[in-house]
Order: sequence, then C-alpha cells, then structure tokens
Amino acid sequence: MYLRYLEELDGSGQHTASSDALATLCGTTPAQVRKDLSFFGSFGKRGLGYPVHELTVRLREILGLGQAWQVVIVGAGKIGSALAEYRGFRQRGFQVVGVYDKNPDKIGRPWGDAAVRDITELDHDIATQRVDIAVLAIPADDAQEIVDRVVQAGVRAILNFAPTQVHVPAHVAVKTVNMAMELEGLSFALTNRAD
Amino acid sequence: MYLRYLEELDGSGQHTASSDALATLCGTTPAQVRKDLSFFGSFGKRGLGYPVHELTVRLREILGLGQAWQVVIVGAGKIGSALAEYRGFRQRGFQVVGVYDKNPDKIGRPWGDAAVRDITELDHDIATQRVDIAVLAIPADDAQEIVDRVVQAGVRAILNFAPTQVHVPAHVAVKTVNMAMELEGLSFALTNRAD
DNA sequence: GTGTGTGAACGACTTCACAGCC
DNA sequence: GGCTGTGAAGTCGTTCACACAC
Repeated sequence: MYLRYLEELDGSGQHTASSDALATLCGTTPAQVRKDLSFFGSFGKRGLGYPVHELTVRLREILGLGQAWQVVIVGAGKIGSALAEYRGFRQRGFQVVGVYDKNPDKIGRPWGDAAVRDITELDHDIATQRVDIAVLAIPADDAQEIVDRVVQAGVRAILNFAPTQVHVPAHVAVKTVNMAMELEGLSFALTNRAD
Repeated sequence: MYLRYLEELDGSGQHTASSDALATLCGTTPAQVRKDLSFFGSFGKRGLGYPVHELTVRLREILGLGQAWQVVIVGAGKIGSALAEYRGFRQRGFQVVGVYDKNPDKIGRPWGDAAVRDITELDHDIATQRVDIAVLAIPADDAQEIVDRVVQAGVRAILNFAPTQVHVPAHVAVKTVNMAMELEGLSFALTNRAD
C-alpha cells in the first residue's frame, strides 16, 4: 500500500514525504507508518521525512518485484477471463503464461496469442516451464483438488478466488479473495449500522 | 465463513457440529470458533456441539441475509462485467439492479434484459430506486469521485475493486479488494520464503 | 465422557511520547 | 522547529484451562 502511494508521489515529482502525509494517503496513522517502515530499515531523515524515490526502489526490492513472476490462471470462466486480461497484473510484473480449464467447450478458445489449455496438461506444463503463482478462478468443489495438484507440481504461491478455504503445506503461500463473503460483510454492516 | 461450512454440513444432513470440527473446516482453532460464536449468543450444547441447521438460520439473520440487497456495479470493463454475471451474488441474495459506465462505447451495450447505463444517470437512479450496495470496478483515478457521488446519493455500503484507498464518512461501510496487492503479497512470500 | 462457555493468562499489534538528528 | 526511530505503555484479540451442562 505504501508502495502504491509512494509511486504516485514519485510520479508527481514529490521528493520527500512525512509519515503524516503517508498516513493520510493510506488511511492509517503516522506512528503506524513509522513502525511499519522501520521494520525493514531506517529510511527516513529526521526533520525531513522519507525520500520518496529511494523508498519506492527499496520497497520494490523488499516485495520481490524486481523479477517477472510467471502466473497461470486456472478456470476460464467469467472471472478467470477477466483476470487473464487484467492490465494491472502485467503492469506490476506478473506475466500470465497460461490459462487452463476442464470444460471442453472452453479448451482451445483463443486467448491472447495462445489458447485456453486443457487442465490435464497443467501438471506437465508446470514441470516444463517455470510457474511461480497459480490463480484459481474455479468452483469451490474443484479448488482443493487443483491446489493439491499445483502444489505437487511445485507451485509455492496461490491466489484463490474460489469461495472456500484451501489447505496447503507450510511452505506454500495462499491468499484467498472471497467476493461473496465481502458482500456478506457489507450486509452485516448495513444490518447493524447505528442508523 | 462459519455460515458457508455450516450450510455445507446442513446440506449433507449433519445435525450437529463441534467447535473442533468447524475449526478444522475453517482452518482455525476450536477456542476461536467458540469465542466467535459466543459473541452472538450461546448456540451450542455442552457435550454435543452446535446445532447445524439452527445455527445457519441464526447466522443468516445476524448477517442480514434475510432480505435481497440491491446492488449496482459501476464500471462495465472486464471485471465489472464478470461481476455482473457472477452467480454467487444472486445465489446469496444480492440482486444486481444496474451496471454503469462512463465510456460511450459501453453505454447501451446489452446486459441481461437491460443495458449498461450512463454513469451520469447513477445519482438519479439511486434516488429513484433503492440501492444498498455499490460495487466499484473502475480505474483508481475515478474511484474517489464515484465514491463521493454514491455516498451523496445515499449508498451506505461499497465494495471497491479499484486499486486505491477510498475515504468515506463514518456511517458508510467499505471493503476494498485489491488483486494486484494480493499478488504482491505472494511475491513477498516467494522472495522471503525459507527455501 | 464429551464438548461448550468463559474468565484469566498470554501474545501481538497499536499508540504514546520523547530522545535524537536534521 | 520538524520529523524520524523506538522503547514503553496500552489495547485488542487469541489461547488456555476448567467449571459446568448434557
């Protein structure tokens, strides 16, 4: 989050930014900003603030954004297709190297300069080319099976859009995005708001 | 999350579930389950566990899922369109009552039995029909402006897919889903993993 | 015996507040 | 005077452990 706003400031020619300024942008507190950043080092100058450009460079390094991570998307439905063409990914160095589906109607359908591939080829493809991250845009019932397979094939990071909890060994990182659950959270907020 | 798994258990004819069983399903701990549920009441029976069906009913009430919330989607790009047709929403009682865009090429394009509407009509439409939740699938630069407008028009809950922090008055609930940021979190995990 | 509900202990994260440097 | 970096204090959430109910 800090990186996003620092890049914005950097783009607008800002050379320096105080914890106060960053806090306002990010919707947090100055003390929080200072503690967070100090975890990784002493970047700021007392009386001045943080050097914007320098800090963006350091944060990119810390986040590992120096390299182009290779991503496969599993599930060529509405969400999967939207993700496959989402610009934000490539812009930030995430290369979509393949889209997979199990539905014969969808396999072979053109996608970019390539085509949607058969999910049965996924294991082989992961073994052949490097795949760093698997994005799952599939039904809940299929999620755990696919997770097991990509983990078995060597993938160490998963972004899961299936509305279910998935279980992985400790060395694998998972982030789950559950849109229906987010909406239910809003439903709760609306129901229990202090009118 | 508990509701999701309780429904599954209910569907499979399970009458009762222990905090231990729920914890395993949800990837948490038994103590956590008991504390969470006890916040809303004493649902369980000692020595038995929680009554599955009864608890799903109560949780739906608590979450406010009894009524059909009306949702508008702003932004008819890839993500917005995917969301507009996402079944999970309607299944859980969220009715998409309109899709809006500012791009003349997209306005009027068919969507369901209706069409994508001009974003300038949004304020008027919200005033005319009830709109409970606005889902934002638009570029970061447009997000705050649209937020201000829908809040002004009376919307009290926002699901934000724009990759930016948005600021709202205290009575408005916002959930932000930032997919690029999730991927960057995975990049960090991959970079700093204990190989 | 089994498994909840819950105060008490614990741990993690946030905020405070100020010394130190620009 | 302004603003960071950071121990100390405070707060919040999680885990423990056990009395109690079934």
